Amino acid sequence: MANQNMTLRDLAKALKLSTSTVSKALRDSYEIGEKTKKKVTNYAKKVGYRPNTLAKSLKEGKSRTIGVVICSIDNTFVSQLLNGIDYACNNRGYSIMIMQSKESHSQEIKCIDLLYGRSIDGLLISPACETPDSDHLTKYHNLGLPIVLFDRYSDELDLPKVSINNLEASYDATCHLIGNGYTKIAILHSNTRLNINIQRLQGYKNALEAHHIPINEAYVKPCDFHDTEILKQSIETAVKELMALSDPPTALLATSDQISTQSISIIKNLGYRIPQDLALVGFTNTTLAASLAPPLSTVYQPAKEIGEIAANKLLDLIDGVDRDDKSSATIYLTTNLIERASSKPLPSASERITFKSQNNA
Amino acid sequence: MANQNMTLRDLAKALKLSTSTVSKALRDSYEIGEKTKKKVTNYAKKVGYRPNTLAKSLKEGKSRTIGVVICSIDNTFVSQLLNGIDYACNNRGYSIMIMQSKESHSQEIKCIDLLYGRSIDGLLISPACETPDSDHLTKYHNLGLPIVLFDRYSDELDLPKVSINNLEASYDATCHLIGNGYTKIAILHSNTRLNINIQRLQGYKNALEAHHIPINEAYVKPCDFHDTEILKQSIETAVKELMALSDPPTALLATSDQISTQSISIIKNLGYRIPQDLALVGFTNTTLAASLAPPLSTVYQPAKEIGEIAANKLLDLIDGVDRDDKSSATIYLTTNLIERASSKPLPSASERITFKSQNNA
DNA sequence: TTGAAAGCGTTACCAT
DNA sequence: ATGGTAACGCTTTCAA
Repeated sequence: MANQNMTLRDLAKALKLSTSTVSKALRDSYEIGEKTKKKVTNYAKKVGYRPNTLAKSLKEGKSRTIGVVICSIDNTFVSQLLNGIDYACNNRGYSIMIMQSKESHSQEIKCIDLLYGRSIDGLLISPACETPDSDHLTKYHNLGLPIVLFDRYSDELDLPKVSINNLEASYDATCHLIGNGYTKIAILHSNTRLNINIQRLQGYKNALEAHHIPINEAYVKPCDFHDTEILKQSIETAVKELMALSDPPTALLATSDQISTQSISIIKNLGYRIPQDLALVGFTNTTLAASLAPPLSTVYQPAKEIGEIAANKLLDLIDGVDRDDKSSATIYLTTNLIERASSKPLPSASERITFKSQNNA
Repeated sequence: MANQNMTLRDLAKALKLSTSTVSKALRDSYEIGEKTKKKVTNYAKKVGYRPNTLAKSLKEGKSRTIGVVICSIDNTFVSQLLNGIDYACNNRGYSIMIMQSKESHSQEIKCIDLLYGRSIDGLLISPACETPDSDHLTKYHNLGLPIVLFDRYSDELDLPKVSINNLEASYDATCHLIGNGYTKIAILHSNTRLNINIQRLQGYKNALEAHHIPINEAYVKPCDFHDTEILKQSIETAVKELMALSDPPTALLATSDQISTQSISIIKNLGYRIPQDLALVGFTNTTLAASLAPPLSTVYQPAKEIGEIAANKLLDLIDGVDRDDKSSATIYLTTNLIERASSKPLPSASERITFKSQNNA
């Protein structure tokens, strides 16, 4: 540890004052005279005194550090979330300690244990896909740890959440496809019990129903999120199975950043053209969406804002500015559907063909 | 702060032992009898005792936390570096505290000050582009803080560095373009004094020289890195200026992740076709490179490995396993040139046209 | 206005 | 084998 410098005691000794006087002087206490303050602060600056945050935290029972648990740092969307969290925390004098659950429930528990042991003042978490229950979060919340969930969450948990309006987002994306003439729409979703997934699935189904399109369960494909390689495999299998159906879909909704960015190359490698053979709308924030071949229609999520709002909510809870630590404090942001060539309107000719083949099935 | 639980003293009281005995028992000291150890550990587990890391750090003078300063977390390449750092640190029981310099030198200094105040055991830093000198790093190094630079570095600094062989990487990329028939090759580089940039520029020039192609300074364009918007602007201006030359380039080397991913859409928006009007090779790690239009030829850097090696080097320094804290401990990894359509061989026909127009100029 | 002393939770030295 | 005590560097009563 590097901070082996000047301590308050050293300053006091050099200035022939007591440590308490020096401490108070540096903190600009009303108890200390102006000239003493001047003398102390000047000398402190001169010798480059730096308070030991560890000692301060131990004494005050406040570390001014929050823990952040995310699935993986190595992900465009997540890094934008983190950017927002970092921004809010910096502004309010807090530091962050980031840990990755790598989508594993046991790993997630380890992360929280470790962070809690490091005396974090609060926890910001986007749970692992694998999460079977929320007992671990409840346990720490009962221990008095302020917790805010962001992006992903589970409804069983009565804690503040910051996310997007998932149902609406996938409803709109599906309607966009329908509006462009597609009726045979499949969905690639993640195999998780998290609300984020359940609601995106529901939004898709609601949109179909609203347009009197029957839901074809063969078009609903869960993808395994445990690991990038497994995910790729499972997307590939899903697409193959979809296209092998007697009545294959003509459009696809990919409901996460990872699924979206991976599926574009998988679909092309399998020899299908986007959007001619399979139109595609994804959930992704990559700035490269417009440069892809074809440019990808996306549901854009205000990632930085989600992170920022979640962090501010947590800090409000910690600082006692805000007392609502129930899910009633939940905030849902709106997404932005960006229409590009990957889901362009079906030419009326091919639209007719589509309907014909549907009748044949 | 949440860790307001059981303390050693509480355990001692309950077990009618002294705090020192309990402390030693939990740490499996040889001084303590087996049955006492059993009794203590069992009771500690039963009541869910969790040691206070803050107190431990204060006492031991070791926080088992390292600081990481990067330009921006919100960047594919950087997040891969961080993933490697995190991996290494987890394996060795260290936590990381990440701060963003946002390419600002003064911000970078603030980050290090704050981290140092938080008693980090060591610092991993990839300096801001703006960095005019390394006085701040030298200062902390002299204070006894172990420091390792990764990705970016400056040669004036006698500290261990982990990066790629920048000269070779851009030499190879340029040779690849030359091999594919391009001779009028421009370069978009970052406006920084960092070695990473100087060497990439040098590699480009060396490659041209090795092939007896004269260096055209009008083809060498620095881009302003201060901010994403400014960067976009400066890339656009650079491309416009290049293409407005009486003898415009036919190929372009983009020497950073950000320049590469941004320039592809800028070039297309300006109405130039890649590679017909302007071939492109970039430095980027995005998994989307192959899905771009056209698929982008890239210099791929082993980002996770860079982070991992840098972190391990720093931890070796901290743990005293390794004593070489000079730049002699520097490691340069090799990159991987992935050839795709954005730099595909010039058809011999157009190659002849190119040479003709060159003669006309 | 200033200072002495206790205490945050831990470890380590030195007795016993 | 076990326990008392000081110390890490800071803040905070409470006296003076």
